[in-house]
Amino acid sequence: MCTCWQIITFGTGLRYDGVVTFYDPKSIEQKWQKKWQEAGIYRVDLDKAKDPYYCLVMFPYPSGARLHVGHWFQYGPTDSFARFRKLQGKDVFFPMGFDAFGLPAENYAMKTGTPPAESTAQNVRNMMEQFARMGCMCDWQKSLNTSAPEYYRWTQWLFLQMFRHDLAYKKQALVNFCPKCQTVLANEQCQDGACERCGTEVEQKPLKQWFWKITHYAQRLLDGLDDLDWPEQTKLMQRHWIGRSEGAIIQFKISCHPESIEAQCDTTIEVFTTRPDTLFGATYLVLAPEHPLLDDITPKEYQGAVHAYKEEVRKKSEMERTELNKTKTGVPTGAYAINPATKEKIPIWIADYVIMNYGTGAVMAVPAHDERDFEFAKTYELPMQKVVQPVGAPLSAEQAGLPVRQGGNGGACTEEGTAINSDFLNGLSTPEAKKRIVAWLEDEEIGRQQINYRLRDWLVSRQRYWGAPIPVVYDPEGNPHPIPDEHLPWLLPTDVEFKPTGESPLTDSKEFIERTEKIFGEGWRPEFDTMDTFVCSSFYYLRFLMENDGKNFVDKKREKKWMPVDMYIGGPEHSCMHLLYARFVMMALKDAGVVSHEEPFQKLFHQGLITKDGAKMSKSKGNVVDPDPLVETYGSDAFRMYMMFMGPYSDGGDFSDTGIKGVERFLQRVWKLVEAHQQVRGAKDSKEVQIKLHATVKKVTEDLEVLHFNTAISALMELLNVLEKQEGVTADTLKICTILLAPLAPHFAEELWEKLGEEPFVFQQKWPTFHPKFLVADQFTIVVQVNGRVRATVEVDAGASKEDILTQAKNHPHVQKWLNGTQSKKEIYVPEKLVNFVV
RNA sequence: GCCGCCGUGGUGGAAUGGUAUACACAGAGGACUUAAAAUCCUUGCUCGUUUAGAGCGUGCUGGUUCGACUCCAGCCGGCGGCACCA
Repeated sequence: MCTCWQIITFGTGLRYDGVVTFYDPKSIEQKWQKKWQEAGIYRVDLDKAKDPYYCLVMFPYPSGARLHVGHWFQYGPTDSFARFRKLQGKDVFFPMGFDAFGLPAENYAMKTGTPPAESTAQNVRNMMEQFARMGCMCDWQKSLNTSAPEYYRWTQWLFLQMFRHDLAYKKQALVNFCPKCQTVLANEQCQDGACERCGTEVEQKPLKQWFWKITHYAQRLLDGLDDLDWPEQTKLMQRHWIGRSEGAIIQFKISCHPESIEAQCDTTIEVFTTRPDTLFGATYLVLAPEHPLLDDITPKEYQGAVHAYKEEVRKKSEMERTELNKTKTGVPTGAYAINPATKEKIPIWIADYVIMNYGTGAVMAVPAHDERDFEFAKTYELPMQKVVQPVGAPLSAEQAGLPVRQGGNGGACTEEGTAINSDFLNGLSTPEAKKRIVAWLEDEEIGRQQINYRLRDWLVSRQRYWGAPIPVVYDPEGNPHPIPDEHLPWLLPTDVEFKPTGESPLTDSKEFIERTEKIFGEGWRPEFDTMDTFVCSSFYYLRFLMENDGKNFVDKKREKKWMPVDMYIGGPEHSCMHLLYARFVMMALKDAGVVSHEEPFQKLFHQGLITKDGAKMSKSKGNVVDPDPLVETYGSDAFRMYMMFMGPYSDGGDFSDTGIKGVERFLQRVWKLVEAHQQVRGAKDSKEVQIKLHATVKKVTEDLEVLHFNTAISALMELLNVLEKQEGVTADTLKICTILLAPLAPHFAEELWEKLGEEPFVFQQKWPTFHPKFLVADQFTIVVQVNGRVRATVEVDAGASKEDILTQAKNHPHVQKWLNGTQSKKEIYVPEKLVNFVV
């Protein structure tokens, strides 16, 4: 620590000559990290805690590189928030673990030959050390690692739960396959038809894969959102992802082709529509090219063309299919259906704009009232029939005609209105018409009301090595059997090549097959696929409560006491993946009687993204900012505080270190203030100090409550600016400042606390409270406006009456000048704030 | 295309409908110093020699209001999500 003789000047206030020290982060930070650890002040007794507060931050992937600015941004402010809650007297549980399964470790293994288990363990150790240097208050005794057998036995146990409750099934399906990662991907992991990880275009491949029935929970996942304290944007994204739509299923009978045999005439095609009220306007049907009834209904002479089209579509990638959405393509099947309402014979087409995965894979086309159908009908000159008159639009000659005649842009009227040309629906409003037609369909037994969801089942199989093996074995006939609990953890074999081939790497393992045969019998084979890493992270918040307990998945009492998580912090990129999966798993566990809560995360906060020169930081772009030199120079406290001061935590922003000096100066000034004022005896707090102090306590408390770190820090800076001007302040004031600062600059505050002659630790103190009586000043500054423009300010005593204030304002020379002797028409008076004369 | 969010000094950013630019950074000027660093003071723009003061200023155009960064309508620009979901 540097000691110098110098004169300190504080603004216009106290001058003090004496020996001073400078705040030196290096020695201080290490000192307190050690003391915190020795005293174990962040340990929480999960069973005895009286006022539990579960603060959780999305756990990191254990990377081999050092912590980057993004890590600091995610974990520094979060730690400050946890500390704030602790100071408020909560029994804060703030655990940290590692989401350790996944591709990077596997790729690293391929490059270096180091087994993933080894490199991961090393990385975890490195990262824990670095988090300690950051000054995080995590309780490392309760850490976890999803790739450890004692963890993944529960990942496997969860799979078996799903299996037992009929929520896991295996089926052959067209799945998203990333040719670079050589594995399948869940729908949520494809973005614009590309792999979410590597950006490679995904292929559609028919494969037999394990799915979890998240669709079974679609409605509950939707309903549950209403009561969650989550960002509205995130709830909206989940609602959209689940994609509920109300409509009807309608059956269309096939019209017999002259050459068709009798059986084919009985075929019916079901369509899903959200506008059953437009049934009278359905002029043709369109099936998805993959529709199973296609071969049954297509007459011989059309089969060539249909097959050619199907082939063409199959070759198109997902990207091409969606990118070329300008002109729609399709071919007629040659078959016809009967519109059950009009009894008219309407053609059946196939087109790739109809998706097999949604609804029934077939639509009734109403070109007059649907954009896509309209476009398609225009291209292929199919008939249109207008059946809805939009509300408020008088029937003009032009509008009365068919939309197709208007040519050019659009033409389909998708708005609701009044039914026309629709027999018994005529004159009904769209909602009424919907009800009426559904009732009619049900009477006729050719349709029913139906709710559809966009959400699809969760594909959990992965053809990769570094994941939890799926706990299933197959008998010699190929039937799947769950592995009994006593064989868990079903260990990941080590005698394998890591190279991905599209085949599961576990197929290589001799040990794996021998183990299976030894336990289950000759000819039995293990499941070679591993689980999606999102499975591992779908329940980790429960496992934190169990300290590597090998007997129970979760303790019911603890779960009841600590769940749901009180504050969950993480990036918005998980809105439709992790956050949806975790909710689904929690619901399934509740139904299985394992947990008592339905929702895992009561409150959610998204921190922003830190970029460099406008781009997301990544190794490949080479724009990753290394925080170490800055931490070395300014200390962890100053660096963390700077990141919080940069802007709103929810915004993130472009990183630059201009400005860290400001935070460093602030800390130095606080340090000096404490040193100098300790020398002043018998100091008293002025009224100004009292007001400012209490206002600051209020502001900092309210801001930290909602993670507005930037404004909390500026409030403390304002307070410092006031304190520096004083001839002296009391030790009590300095102590309150130190506690207010503690969550934001933890090591620094501990040192100040000690400097103030107090016993450690500042984190065992009570958060200060403010008293409204101290927030009221003796005098107010009243702004005086004339016609809304500020012309003067006047100082008035707190007790002054409205009349007094108005008179005082009116008599101000500047105001006089503007009033110019005229009587004001109106006088606005806002107590304690402003007066406005309207002339 | 649809849904949602956001546009404020040279920069990061503050502002329950009530003094726009708090708090910082940078630059400029000044004080201290033999000098430098550190520290402290001043600093939105235009006019006014300085002061007093006046005018202009929150993407653009209007509206509501005594008063609008804030509310409403329309546009322009940026970001995020979804994208043939019938």
